[in-house]
Amino acid sequence: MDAVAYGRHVRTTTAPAPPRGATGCTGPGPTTATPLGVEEAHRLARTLKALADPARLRLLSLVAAAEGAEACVCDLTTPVGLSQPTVSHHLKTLVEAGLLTRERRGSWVFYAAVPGALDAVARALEDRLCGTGAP
Amino acid sequence: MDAVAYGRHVRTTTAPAPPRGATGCTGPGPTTATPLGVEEAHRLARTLKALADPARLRLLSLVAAAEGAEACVCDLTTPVGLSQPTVSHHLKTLVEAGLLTRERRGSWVFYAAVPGALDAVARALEDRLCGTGAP
DNA sequence: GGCCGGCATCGACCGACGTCAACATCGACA
DNA sequence: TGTCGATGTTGACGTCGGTCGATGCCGGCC
Repeated sequence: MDAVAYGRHVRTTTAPAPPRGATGCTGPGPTTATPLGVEEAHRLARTLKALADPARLRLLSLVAAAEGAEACVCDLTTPVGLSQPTVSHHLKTLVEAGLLTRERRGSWVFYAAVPGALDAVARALEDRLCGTGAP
Repeated sequence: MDAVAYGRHVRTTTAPAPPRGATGCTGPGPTTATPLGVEEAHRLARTLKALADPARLRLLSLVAAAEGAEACVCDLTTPVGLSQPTVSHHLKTLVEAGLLTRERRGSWVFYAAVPGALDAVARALEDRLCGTGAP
């Protein structure tokens, strides 16, 4: 038989068998269902939207690479080549997304990366969007 | 002395020693430098921007969870609750981002996840944005 | 050949976002 | 207490992005 049941639209057309075996990610897992509900999609998208900006990505890497894994605004404006209000705005976005922490020390405000936040995003991408969790 | 050199702004203010030890991610790595150049930031941001949308995240999960890890447009419009042109637009965005592949079979167009694409994004987040690669 | 169904493209609308200049705020220091 | 420097906030502007209706293209089917 050629007309395999593709969920719906079963028709006697020439539809060769799909490659199968691959779930989209590396592991050839057994097609475990991954619905990804509406609310979860919105939450993950909000975090990814905070990451989807070159300036914010560079800010994150600058903070992570700084001594003590923290940096103040005056240390970040020059490397990213943006004005201080713009950098402050981006940092606020990252803090609200749960990717950075804000701590005032003296006259300066130090930003530090939240431990495990990026790992959580990376794991969410792999676990929730790939068809399998573990073969 | 206690006024540690925070890169710049060395002043005799009350600046306690930073917590140290944490590079932002899970592993307490030894503060490996992670510059993340301008061009690399733009490329990663472009991919993340393609992911930073609830509709596209749901489309990706629907494709990954479908039989054979592939699905046609007519199978996706109803679950996401969007019009057919909108779904087609999102799918085109995902294809251009290298996250989906497009293949015409008969009257239908099947979309399938690119193996390893999400893993690459997840690894880039961990490797390039965390201060360490391995302790 | 004519018809039909699935899909992509076009044009338009509207909200969200990145950016900056100007101003306000807060803490330190003399 | 007054001044200065570092930072956050506001308002405005231009651009980008998501959504839809209408239309065009392409491949089967009768």
